[in-house]
Amino acid sequence: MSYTISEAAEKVGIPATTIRYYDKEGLLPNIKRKNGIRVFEDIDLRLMGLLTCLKDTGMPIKRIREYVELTKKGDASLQERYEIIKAQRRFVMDQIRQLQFYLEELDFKDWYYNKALAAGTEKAISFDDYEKETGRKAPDDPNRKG
Amino acid sequence: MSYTISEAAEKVGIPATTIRYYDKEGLLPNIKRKNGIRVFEDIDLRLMGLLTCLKDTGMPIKRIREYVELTKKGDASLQERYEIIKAQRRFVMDQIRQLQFYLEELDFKDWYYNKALAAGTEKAISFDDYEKETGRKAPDDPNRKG
DNA sequence: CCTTGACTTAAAGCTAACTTTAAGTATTAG
DNA sequence: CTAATACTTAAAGTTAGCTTTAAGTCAAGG
Repeated sequence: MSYTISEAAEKVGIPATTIRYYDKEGLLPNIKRKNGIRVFEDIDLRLMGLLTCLKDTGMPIKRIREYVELTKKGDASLQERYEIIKAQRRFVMDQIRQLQFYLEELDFKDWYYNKALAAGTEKAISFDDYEKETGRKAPDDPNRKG
Repeated sequence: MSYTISEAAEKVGIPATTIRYYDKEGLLPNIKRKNGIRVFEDIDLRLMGLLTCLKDTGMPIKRIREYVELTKKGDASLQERYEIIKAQRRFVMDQIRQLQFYLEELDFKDWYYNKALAAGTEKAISFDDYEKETGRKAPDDPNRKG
């Protein structure tokens, strides 16, 4: 299947203007043209899926371009591309861990406001109760160690 | 305990310049001054911990300021603050889910490059093998449904 | 007393990742 | 044939979140 830029935009969920920008930035190698107009194939859409993955997990466009450039070199760049993917994979795992940590902080705040709303006031909410009730340490407990 | 801005910066892991910027943006209400110089207390550091949580989970500074403003209103704003926290909590859970989805895409790529390096070439790697070997769908499998 | 270093401010500058604008070309429907 | 629509380009503009700069104040140590 072939697609115009607006069809591709619809499919991958990226505005056409942004796709042109990515193309200009060298993120979309070898997009075909017909009368100067871009023609997208399924393989291009699949690559854009990977670009979205890398971009949304925090890889800068510069680095994505490096990855795309390596891809053009074929099998000679397999190891280098593998290293990039492995690094990004570790990076994403770290992000998930970090978000889970922040989620605990928000869990505490959720508990806190629940308690405060029940009491009608946030004065005299005991941080110790959080541990007693949930078995978890209050993340911003003034008495927390470390 | 009291701290200078550079001690506070060290403690919370935010540059002093950025702390001044946050203060200017209204994210740090009622920081004490002594001869015009900011004096940080433990309670301020704890608030900065929450700010870091909100900021790093994607809340814009504008919105953080709204939250901080509400805090100043005391118990009258408990419900509103609770809504903000609940929304951010859901937002973080969505982010984690999204990252786990992207991680699967990277898991596939990891498998792919492993296989390609073993074979010496990425020509003729079967996407079907990924499902056979791991029981998972290849995220950018050209034959994938949906 | 004088220098050093930490602090102060307002304002300008920076970077990434778009987004918009302006001007033009090509295809299609009536 | 004409008008609408979809596309093209280069370049300027936007936004968030800092970061740097310039000019100055203040307290402590030698």
